[in-house]
Amino acid sequence: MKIATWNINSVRLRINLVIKFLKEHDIDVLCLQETKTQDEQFPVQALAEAGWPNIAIRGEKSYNGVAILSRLPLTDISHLNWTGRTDCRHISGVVKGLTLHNFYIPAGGDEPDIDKNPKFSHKLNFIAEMTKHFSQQQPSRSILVGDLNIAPLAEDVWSTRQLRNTVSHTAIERKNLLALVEQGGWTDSVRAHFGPKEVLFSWWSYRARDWVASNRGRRLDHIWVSRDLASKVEAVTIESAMRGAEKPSDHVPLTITLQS
DNA sequence: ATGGCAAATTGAATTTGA
Repeated sequence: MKIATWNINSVRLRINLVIKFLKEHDIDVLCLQETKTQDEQFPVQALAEAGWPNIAIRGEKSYNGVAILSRLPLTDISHLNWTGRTDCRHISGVVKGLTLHNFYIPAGGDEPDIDKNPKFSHKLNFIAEMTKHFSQQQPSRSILVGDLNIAPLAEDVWSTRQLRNTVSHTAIERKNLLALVEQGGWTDSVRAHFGPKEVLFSWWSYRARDWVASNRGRRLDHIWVSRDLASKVEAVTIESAMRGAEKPSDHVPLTITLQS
């Protein structure tokens, strides 16, 4: 089974790119973030006609929004409201006995100071709740994917020194995300696959004149598996070429192939 | 510490992203 995650930055704008990706990469399940679309406007018909009729969506106008698209039966669709908000940052479901958690963790604003910046405290509170949740319910037969908006390791950014005070790579975020992996019972399957030394990015800013030449990326998107699944991972890919598509998202898809 | 952009919404300017 091949599962992918992608922050699409508007699913309505990029539905044709999504369908092309699903077909060309033979994807069974795609988890999307930042769909930015109310449920009644989600392009379910185009996806069903393309061969992905099993869809779980949780969207709102303009911001956030997550979805799971599957060509296999998708059951047990559910969600949790993290930090007491209903802002469409999580959806879960079950495919072939595997529980999928799809997250869009808050970006956290500009200033990495919880006293001055409520968006940053929201982000840290969100991670703290996730850590508590998965510590109390250790996952099994589970996969957690999404735009987690943190690049935890030095090898996950173009310059760990220049980004040390930039939200997504501050010491507290890095430490807390690694604690969530550890205490939550997860394995970072992308890092495990490529090894500790390889520099890996999943996001490149729209602001660069030439994203390839400047290559100032960060690994903000993740695929984690519960530890019982770690030995079942057959392949992992980062589809960097998608950043070069016409009208691209600023994030690229990641995929994992699990023995089934 | 920032930013050369992009998207959605509302209707040229604002908010948000990271």
